[in-house]
Amino acid sequence: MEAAGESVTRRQRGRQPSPATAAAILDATRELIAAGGVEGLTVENVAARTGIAKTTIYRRWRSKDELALAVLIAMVEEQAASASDLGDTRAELVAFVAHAIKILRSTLMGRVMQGLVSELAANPDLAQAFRDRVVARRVQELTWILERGIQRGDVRSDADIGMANELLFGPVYYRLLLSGKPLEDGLAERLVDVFLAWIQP
Amino acid sequence: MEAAGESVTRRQRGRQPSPATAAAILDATRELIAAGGVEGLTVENVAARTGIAKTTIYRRWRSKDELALAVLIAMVEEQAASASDLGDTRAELVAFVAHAIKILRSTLMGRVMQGLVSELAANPDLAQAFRDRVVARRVQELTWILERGIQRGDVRSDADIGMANELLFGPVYYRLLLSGKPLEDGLAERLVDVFLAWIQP
Amino acid sequence: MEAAGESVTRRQRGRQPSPATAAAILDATRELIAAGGVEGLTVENVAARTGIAKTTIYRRWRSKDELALAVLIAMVEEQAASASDLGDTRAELVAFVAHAIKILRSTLMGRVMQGLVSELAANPDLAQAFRDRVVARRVQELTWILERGIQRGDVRSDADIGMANELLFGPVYYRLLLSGKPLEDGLAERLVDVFLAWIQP
Amino acid sequence: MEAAGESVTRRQRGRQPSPATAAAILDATRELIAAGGVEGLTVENVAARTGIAKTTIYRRWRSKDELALAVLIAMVEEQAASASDLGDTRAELVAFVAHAIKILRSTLMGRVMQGLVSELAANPDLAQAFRDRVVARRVQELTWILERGIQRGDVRSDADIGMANELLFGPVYYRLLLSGKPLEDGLAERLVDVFLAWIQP
DNA sequence: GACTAAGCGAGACGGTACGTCGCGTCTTAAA
DNA sequence: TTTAAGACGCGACGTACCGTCTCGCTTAGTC
Repeated sequence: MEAAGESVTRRQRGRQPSPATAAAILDATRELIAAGGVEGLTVENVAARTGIAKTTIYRRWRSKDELALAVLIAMVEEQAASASDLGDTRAELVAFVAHAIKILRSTLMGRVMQGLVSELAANPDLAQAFRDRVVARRVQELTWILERGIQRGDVRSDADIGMANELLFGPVYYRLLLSGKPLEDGLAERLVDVFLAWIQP
Repeated sequence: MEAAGESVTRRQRGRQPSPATAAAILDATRELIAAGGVEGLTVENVAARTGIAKTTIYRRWRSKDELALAVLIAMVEEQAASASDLGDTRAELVAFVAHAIKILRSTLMGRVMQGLVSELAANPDLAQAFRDRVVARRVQELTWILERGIQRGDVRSDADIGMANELLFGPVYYRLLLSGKPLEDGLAERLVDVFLAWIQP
Repeated sequence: MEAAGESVTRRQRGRQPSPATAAAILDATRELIAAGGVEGLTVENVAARTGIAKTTIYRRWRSKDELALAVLIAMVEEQAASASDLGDTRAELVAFVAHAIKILRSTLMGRVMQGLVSELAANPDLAQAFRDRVVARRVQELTWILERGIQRGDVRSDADIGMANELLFGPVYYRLLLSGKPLEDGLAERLVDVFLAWIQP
Repeated sequence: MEAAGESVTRRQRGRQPSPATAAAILDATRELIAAGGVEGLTVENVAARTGIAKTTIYRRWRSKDELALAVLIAMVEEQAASASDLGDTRAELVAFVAHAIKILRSTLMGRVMQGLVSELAANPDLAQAFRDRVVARRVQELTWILERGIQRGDVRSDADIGMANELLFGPVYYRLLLSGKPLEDGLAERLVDVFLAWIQP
């Protein structure tokens, strides 16, 4: 009776950690990072704003930075969209880039990225996680798109796939982080055109 | 022509601020930012390391952030290199990009940029100064190069000069700030090649 | 009788303020005031000397002055001695004054008084507390002694009780604070003799 | 030849120190001490309020405390009144005490005394100066009055002159510094009466 | 009348302490 | 056993005054 399907784990005693708590913490963190970067994020504020005790926060994340990282990962995880085969390489690339731009522009993702980027350089763990979960994933998607393109004959077979990510997203982040120019609608198409001009057969 | 009265400014009384003091502060600041980003920079440490009183630092810069801004401006000012006419657009572009890359890689400039970029988003004043003094200046240089290229016939006359900066430097900063890929030697040439493929006649 | 509900106060949660901490702070404060007056008292030093964090001190007392006040109150509270009925008014008065003198001379009380007296004039809260807890208490004691004396016939029934305090203690504090003359042994007796010469029947 | 009249001091060269400057500094100091004790006195404020440079102040007084002392001395010097022979010891004593009370009550003298008294205990130089210039002078005046009284037969020849000062002024300062009771009009007479009850033949 | 002195204003400078904010750890009582 | 509450040690913040140190200007006596 008792255990039966409880998989292996033996029954927990005492009060159970609430999932709602974690969510509330991450939400507040996201908002605070968006409002003032990692510097504007304070555990004290997260606690005050959510009514959750500081202790509880530290029980789940070792430090402020780990908390910030968790937020970044969570946001990327949410957004993750796989590029489907549209039969046209240009259309696929534009859709891919445009989707990323839209996320950066219309959600807190942009603000969070701005707030965390300096942390990336200072914190190797966070940097590693970012590369594995965000950069590598994006490179993978692009690889698939371009391989399909090569098979279709849309793309030169000796195209330097490795630079695709930098050429398509470098300018996007340059605007977001440095020049401050707006991420306007046509940007994705223009970037894809430049890139295709280079790798077309 | 010059505003004559401007130079008449009435004589200063009192002890003059020592230029050596300012320089020492900026040096120490630069090193601390490079070592640990803006978060790793503390006025207390700058004071300790230079032997200059904290009050003296605050007398010149209102806050830690203003101090960081000053460092960024100073570094850019130092580096400012004008692209000379080499008779060949490709060569000029490569030289221009390669120079920037070299600075980022071989001086503290790269570390400082990493450390300050989050601050740019949080601090409009700093952002404005950065755009005026760094971005705009670079755009201007590129414009001159490309205009020479058009006159020579190296560059299509309807080339979108506005994107040059983003296409050439976006990937560079993407590596520096996000992907962590090294700024290797051939990078400048490859970027210029992509760009030229797009704007060649 | 007692406000029943008063004691029901809902149980405290969280770590309780340590009484040892408060005691250590007050001790160090007392010593520092004795050594150099309120000017010689620095929260920084109290922290260093006790190993208690500055923040902890400020959590309990809003400012250096409040801390000093707490010390004064604590010292008076400790010393509070009630004059018992000795059957002889002169003996009671001498005992009362001599006790006060001894405290001023042999404990830090004298130094603390010297250090705080200027603060009394500048800080109405402190002044009020001092009058309520020190002056008023002493006046009360004297009143009891003199009333017993009147009943015994030692003291004229129309004696001006109100001046007793000033006549007996004024000279004591004049020495302590202004003339610097030592608070020698026979002083209490001489003062009581002058006073009695005035109020004896 | 040379020295001869060392006191004739050889002629001063250069710009002469302005007496108005010193006066302005002392005035501002007096006001600031009255307003907030020695703690409320800042050289910075004296400079700001008078328009006189900090340097100039420090050229005349070595430190804040010396400045405060100077103010006290100056006030006492101004007030110094010699008790004239009125033919009646009681009248002379009352006049003497009442004059002191009036000064304390109606000028800044009272506030300055309150502000400086803690400094007396912490600063031996200031204490010495205070005793020599204020206490001793007052004791001297009282001695003269009482000697005249003895000659007239108003005062017992074995009167303890040494305590006169403490008995007459102790209560006054007790009110000013500790109890805060007002220095009312009849006080001088009552104190003198108590004192005379003790030393009358 | 030119040549020295100070005196004086302004204000940079090295210090010390202030009182505050946030970190991450800890203890306690309630759920 | 988790949680809310909150005391605690710590490190840095930015501010207020201290007393010292240049500066350049002003004012007087002396040569």
